[in-house]
Amino acid sequence: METRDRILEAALVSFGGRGYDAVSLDSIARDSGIRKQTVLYYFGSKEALMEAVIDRTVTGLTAALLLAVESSPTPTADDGEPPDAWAGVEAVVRAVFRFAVRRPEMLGLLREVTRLGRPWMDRVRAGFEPLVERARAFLEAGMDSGRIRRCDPRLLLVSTYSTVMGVATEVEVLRTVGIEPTLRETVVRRRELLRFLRSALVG
Amino acid sequence: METRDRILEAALVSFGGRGYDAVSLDSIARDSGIRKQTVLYYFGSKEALMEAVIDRTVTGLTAALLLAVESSPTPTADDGEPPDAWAGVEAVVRAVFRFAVRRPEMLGLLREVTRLGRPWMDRVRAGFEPLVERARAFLEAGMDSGRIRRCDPRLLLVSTYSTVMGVATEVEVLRTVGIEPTLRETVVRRRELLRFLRSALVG
DNA sequence: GGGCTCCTCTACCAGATGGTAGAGAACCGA
DNA sequence: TCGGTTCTCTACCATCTGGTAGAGGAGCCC
Repeated sequence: METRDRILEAALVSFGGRGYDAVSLDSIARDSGIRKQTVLYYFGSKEALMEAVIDRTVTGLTAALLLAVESSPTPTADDGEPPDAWAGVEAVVRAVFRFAVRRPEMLGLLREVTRLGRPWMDRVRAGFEPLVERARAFLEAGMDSGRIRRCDPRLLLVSTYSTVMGVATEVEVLRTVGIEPTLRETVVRRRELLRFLRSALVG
Repeated sequence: METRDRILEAALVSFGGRGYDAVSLDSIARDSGIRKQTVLYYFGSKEALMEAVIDRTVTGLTAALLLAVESSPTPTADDGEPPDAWAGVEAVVRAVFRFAVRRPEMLGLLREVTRLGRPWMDRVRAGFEPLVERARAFLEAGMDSGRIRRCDPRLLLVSTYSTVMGVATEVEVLRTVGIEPTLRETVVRRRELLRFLRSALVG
């Protein structure tokens, strides 16, 4: 089991950081301290390895984001109070930034898969489907209770996703405007992003 | 000259659409109706070809965006009136969407380069530098005149860039929330994006 | 015609890539 | 001790990659 995990970890870092095409099985094996053929013993092909990496990442991300939403100080709709939509958004953004700092490869892999498209994107879609549906319903409820500006919830979701992913992961774009991605800078970035989103959603 | 242009065009479409690593010189040559060695006659190496494609794209994009800003119905600061910051943003967003519809490869290439990072990203940075500086100053002026919410203009620029690029180009993300990228849908998308940005910036 | 440059071609190469075949070691329960 | 499973290895292969060498044709100036 241990070898298998080491391979998965090395593959995640490589695929997420440098992209599927730029990474060879040999380099993944080297990073794992084994030979290529051992990689192929556990995962029959490079594609199968990619699938396993995707599944792992999707599982990890959805679990963390759902947990963030669950444990956010949002009162449920049961007690009469409309849920504080903004608290939920903030909790998710914080969770995403935690990934950006601690496991940037996972967000990088997500980006890579949206770039590669089908058929891998289908796996991501299937895994994220409940999360997406929940987010959409969440935004819609916020609109009904007047806490979120009314608009097409699907497009609002895409806009928000793009903004968060961009600010959290687009290192080269940040550098272009003169921002180096240090930890301290990241905290500022998150705060500013939250203000940006707040006026975009609530305004 | 004509052959050279055909090569550049095919390379732009391939690099921007499928990514640098996924494209071979042979496939570019095939798309151009010539042999690989002719490609290498005009551009000494794959890297040199990529550089030429990047330069061309950066030139085209900056020219179009600057033109959009210039010809937007923004009164200059000369006549005493503070410039209408929002009109400028809207003009740029419309220009970007025009690219997303007519030359999606160019935006794809931009994305690809931000992914690949250095040393290619340096070329993009150098080409975009005046545009970026101008945009930053533009936002700052808008904040001074109270038309744009005050905050770090660099981060505001990154947030806006990410949102626009995401909504305009992330086809797979759109599909995930159930939006097929038809022309009609794109118009709706642009309108909703503009509303999103307006409340984010002005709010 | 002779030499020149410009362009496109065929032929080839060294290296890397994903993947196959199969040997050998370690461990297992019987 | 034996046979089988699990795991990692060496050796090899077909294919594709970016790139080199150099031939040959078309035009063009002298």
